[in-house]
Amino acid sequence: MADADPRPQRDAARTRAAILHAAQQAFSTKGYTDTGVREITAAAGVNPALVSRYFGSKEKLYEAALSALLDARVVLGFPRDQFGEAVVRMLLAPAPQQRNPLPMMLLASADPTARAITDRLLTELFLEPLAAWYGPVRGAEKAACFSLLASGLTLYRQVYPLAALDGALSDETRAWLVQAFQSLID
Amino acid sequence: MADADPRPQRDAARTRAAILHAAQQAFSTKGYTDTGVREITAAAGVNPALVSRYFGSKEKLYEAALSALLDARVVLGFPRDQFGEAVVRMLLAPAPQQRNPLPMMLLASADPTARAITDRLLTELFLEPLAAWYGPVRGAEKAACFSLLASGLTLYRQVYPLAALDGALSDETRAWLVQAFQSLID
DNA sequence: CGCTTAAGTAAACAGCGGTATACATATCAT
DNA sequence: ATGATATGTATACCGCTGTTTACTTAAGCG
Repeated sequence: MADADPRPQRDAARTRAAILHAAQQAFSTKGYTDTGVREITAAAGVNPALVSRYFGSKEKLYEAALSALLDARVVLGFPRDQFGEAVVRMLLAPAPQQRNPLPMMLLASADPTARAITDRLLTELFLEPLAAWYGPVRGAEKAACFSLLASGLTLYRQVYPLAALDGALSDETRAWLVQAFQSLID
Repeated sequence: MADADPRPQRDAARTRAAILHAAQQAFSTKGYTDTGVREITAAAGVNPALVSRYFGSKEKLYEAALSALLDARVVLGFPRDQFGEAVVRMLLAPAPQQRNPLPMMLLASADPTARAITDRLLTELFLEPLAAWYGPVRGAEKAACFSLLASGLTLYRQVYPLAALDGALSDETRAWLVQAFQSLID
């Protein structure tokens, strides 16, 4: 037998992280309203009451789960002359789905509370930095068009899988996507 | 005073239609799970029990509401050489929101039952006819890309309004959209 | 008119949701 | 070791949801 695990059985930080991770997974799959607190905590192997203890409420847990995932920096680092190619490669990568904030955002559009939170976080953490990156001329519109494309693609590949977009895309379709993203810059 | 309304106070067809209309409106705004039967029937001015009588269940009501809205023919009639322009004009029109099935579909992605219904109806009533219209070479992929663009645009204009896409778009952004749709054909 | 039937209502049921309370136990400094 | 405290659990509460049941009333035909 291996040595006993030296870590204590009770670890607040670890438990909190487990809940957060389970919440991201569940919210990304079933949305805000259709995900229950009992379901999240069962996946994390803990008691439902711990959501209130560590996050205050289901709503606050959602906010924490989404903001931990939203980060515009991945996109801002791409080279401008090959921006479309880089973005498409990222979006089409055999993605660790649980690390992609888009499904969560797309699925959370229904409930008013979740919608308000999502709207605020999307704007602050993603759209505004991206708009600044695009520059002063129509930067906000370009950022919105970027989100539009990325969300649509993610919607029909991860959230709502369409057979036609499953697996590897044809070269032509891939080129169409690259061109659409790139022409936002040129 | 005007003459009394000759229509009877009780009219099954009219009541059923009122429920259906209220359901389309509510589902398009708050999604499947977050819309209650009581809420729908209150908007229609009738008793909640009538949903069971006229549609069987909330789930069946959702199916009826969505399928009454889904119709690929509006797109199939557009001229191919000005397809992008026609589509964008349609999507950007000061739309009677309640007649657009897209918000309903986008918001219903969460609940498993609603998702299954939406998936089936979208494929049968829209994607397959559109794929046939595009033709045998990558028709299905093209139809999926069309949905991707249209859904993304609708998402950030009607479901999840972004300030940058509000109202009239700039000529450049509009041209970008037209080009994206048109290049699916050329 | 009278009376059968369709149309609509009111109320309750059973289940589930998020959350708060009261309780148990592992951890760690003293 | 031992007690104080952080950590985790069990359970109950209350409000809401879709649906069913029993009942009421309008419509329309003979």
